[in-house]
Amino acid sequence: MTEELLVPTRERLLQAARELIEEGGYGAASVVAIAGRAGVAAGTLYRHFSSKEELFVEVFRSVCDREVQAMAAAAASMPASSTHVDRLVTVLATFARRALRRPRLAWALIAEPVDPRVDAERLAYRERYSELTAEALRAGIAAGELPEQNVELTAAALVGGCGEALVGPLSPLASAAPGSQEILPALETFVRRAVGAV
Amino acid sequence: MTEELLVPTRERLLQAARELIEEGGYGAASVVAIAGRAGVAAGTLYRHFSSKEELFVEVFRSVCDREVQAMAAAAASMPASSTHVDRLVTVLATFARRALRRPRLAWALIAEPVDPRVDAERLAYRERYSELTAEALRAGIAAGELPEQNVELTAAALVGGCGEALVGPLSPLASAAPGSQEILPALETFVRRAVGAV
DNA sequence: TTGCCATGTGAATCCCAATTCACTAGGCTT
DNA sequence: AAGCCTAGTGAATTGGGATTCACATGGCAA
Repeated sequence: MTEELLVPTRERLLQAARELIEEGGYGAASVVAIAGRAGVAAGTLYRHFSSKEELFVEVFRSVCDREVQAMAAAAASMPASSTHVDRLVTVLATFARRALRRPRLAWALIAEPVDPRVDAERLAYRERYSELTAEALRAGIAAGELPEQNVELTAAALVGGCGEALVGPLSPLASAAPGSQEILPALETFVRRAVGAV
Repeated sequence: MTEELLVPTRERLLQAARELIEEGGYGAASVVAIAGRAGVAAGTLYRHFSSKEELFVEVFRSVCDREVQAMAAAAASMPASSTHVDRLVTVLATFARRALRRPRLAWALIAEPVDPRVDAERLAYRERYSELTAEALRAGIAAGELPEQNVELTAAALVGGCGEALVGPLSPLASAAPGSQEILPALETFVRRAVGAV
């Protein structure tokens, strides 16, 4: 066990699970595989988590938190003069860009089936994504940049649409990157139109 | 076995599987449950299908075919004077309306995880949905009703967006129908804007 | 030194659903 | 009637992965 004395076992298990999920989805992340990659025996996992499910929930949370932070950070780092629409587009484009960079992980977070408890987490984060989007929409409407609309539905459709538009082409082991170059600008156009921006 | 002598066992198995999936997803559709509901023993399933997977693929196909037909029929039954945009909206609204009526089934068709072979079918039908949508888009563009755009991406985003916008609010045992009344019109607005219709 | 606790081990066990198979049972043909 | 085929049965088997548990090991406090 002269392995990673630097990183505590619990962390290594979480990281191993994250990597395995990213590479091959939940199916590839068996207890034996996770423990193996972390450099410990299967039983050790249960010294740190009461079940595999609990570990998954924690992985899910940490990854989603990172995504939410990245989106919020992207919006926050824009010049103060930016329009609300530009901010919204940036948030969604950030979501899309990061998903494209890690398609398997994105698929796992957005749609891949899992145990109910993990699924509940998914729901919660879907909410947060939508909420981020909805806030931007409301600001845009208040500022007169956007027309009145059903904010919740538009937000959900945008988040879902971006997700599926990306996951669809890229999820099933699709080749390298058919055209990530074209995808992002086209998606931006889509978003601008969908929200009713001039 | 004086049961449904009217319907052959094979059909009854398919129907039982469809119903179970609609009620509780793939997880609820075990071989024993399917056979039980069809009024036969588990082993009998294998007299008619080489595996559970094969049965699922067939269920999946028949349900999706019905959906595609319904969407095409809705468009075909419109007055000849209808605009291409109206046809597109009708196709997607039909999709949405039917999905809302059977949320669990829609979830199973759109996103619920399954065996790879069934997943392959999903991909194929997603293509067909997108293709239906893309055709309508192209017609609208050719007729000058819509601006130029990345047709494939817009189509995918619309199909995905409609799917997720519906599945999101309604998939996880959400209460009766929070507001299906508001959903459809809002979705129509979303679609019209997203494609760039005036 | 002794005892205790946290951590780790990994083979054995448990679980659960798919699948098999030896065995009816009814009908049709010769 | 005898042979054969299709459809059905359901207990037993399989298979794969999660979970348990009896057994180390090493540090640290009394």
